[in-house]
Amino acid sequence: MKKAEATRLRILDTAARLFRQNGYAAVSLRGIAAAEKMQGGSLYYHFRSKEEIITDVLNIGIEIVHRAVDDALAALPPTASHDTRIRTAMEAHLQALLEHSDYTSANVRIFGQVPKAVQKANLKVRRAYEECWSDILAAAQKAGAINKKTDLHIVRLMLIGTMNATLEWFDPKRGTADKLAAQFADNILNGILIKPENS
Amino acid sequence: MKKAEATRLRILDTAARLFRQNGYAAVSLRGIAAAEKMQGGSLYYHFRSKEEIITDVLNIGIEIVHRAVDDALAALPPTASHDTRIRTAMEAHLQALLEHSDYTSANVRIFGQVPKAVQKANLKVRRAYEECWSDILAAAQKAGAINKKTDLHIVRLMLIGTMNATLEWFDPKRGTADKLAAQFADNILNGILIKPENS
DNA sequence: GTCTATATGCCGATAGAC
DNA sequence: GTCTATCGGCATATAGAC
Repeated sequence: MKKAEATRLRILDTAARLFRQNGYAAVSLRGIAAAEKMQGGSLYYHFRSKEEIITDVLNIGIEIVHRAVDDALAALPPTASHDTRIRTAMEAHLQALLEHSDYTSANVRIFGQVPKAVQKANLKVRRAYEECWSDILAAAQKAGAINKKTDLHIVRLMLIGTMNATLEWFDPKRGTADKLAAQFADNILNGILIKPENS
Repeated sequence: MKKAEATRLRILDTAARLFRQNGYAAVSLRGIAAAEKMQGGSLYYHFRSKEEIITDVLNIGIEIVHRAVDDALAALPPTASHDTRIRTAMEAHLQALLEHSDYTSANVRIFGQVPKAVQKANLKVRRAYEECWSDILAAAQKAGAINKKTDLHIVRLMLIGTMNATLEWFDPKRGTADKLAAQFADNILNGILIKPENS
């Protein structure tokens, strides 16, 4: 790998971390450069603008979580139940979001803060990831594991929304992403209320 | 009401709307003032600083949704089931968030972007609202509607998190907050998967 | 109460030396 | 590749006229 390419990646790593921690507008190019012991102007050798940096960070963030979910599903035996498949996907998503990727967490936290044009540039990879979840849920419904009348569009938005919201309160000192994923899956797959018996 | 007090409230209304739409750092005092057809400097007659404005907006945002939930629960007959109580609270929360209050939605969107001292100033009202939900869930568990082994702390975080996440995609042209609340309640209270029969 | 004018500072971006 | 120096712009906040 050439030096310029390695430097570019280090800048993106730092940018992802800072954007995640402080939001989009609050992070300056001078701040990113200082964290890399460079001067602000030097960044322009690697990037055209702040928007180019955040566009890369947002796209990488989705690609990382998408690949994590794909890989986790591919590692399952073909005989795995739909319950297991959904649980596995939730575990992979929460691991990426909470333990592995500043890029993914930066995406979740600041997508709503970036300029419209930057949001638009992120839509393609976002839609591909959403489709990954739609496929998981559609297969489960087709196999009879989910009620035919359930609106899968809403379920997908609920699942991803509830997982992403953990970013606001998750504390690694109080538990792992895996444990959290299992609790979330128990609650949302089986329901919170005790069902009246069909006696 | 005196003129100064009315003006102060109008400024807060405008600030809540702009913060909700654009995030904290991206909204300038000049921008808030311009929307009220004033000059930037004039705001300092009503507020000491930008931080004082956002502190008020955040606190009012929680107070509005808290009161909405309290009022909705108080309007129920004492005989209402725990299922109904939880559904009613979810409906009130989503109505406030999605249809009524720029203050509440501003709080959800930008709490993570404001200075630490401002976050701290919002914790008291936030904790009071969280306790409202903890009470609803604890009563349901005590009455046997929720499994004794279920971790209510996680359930509360899931419920509020999944509702607040709707802010990122809810489109009033495609449905009402009430309809959404009913779908969310169906999914999370009863579960998504079809249970194997205890045959 | 709201205005104008301004102090002070950080922002994104560019130009050109090395 | 990274530096220094700088441009023009906008930010929060203040001072004082009206």
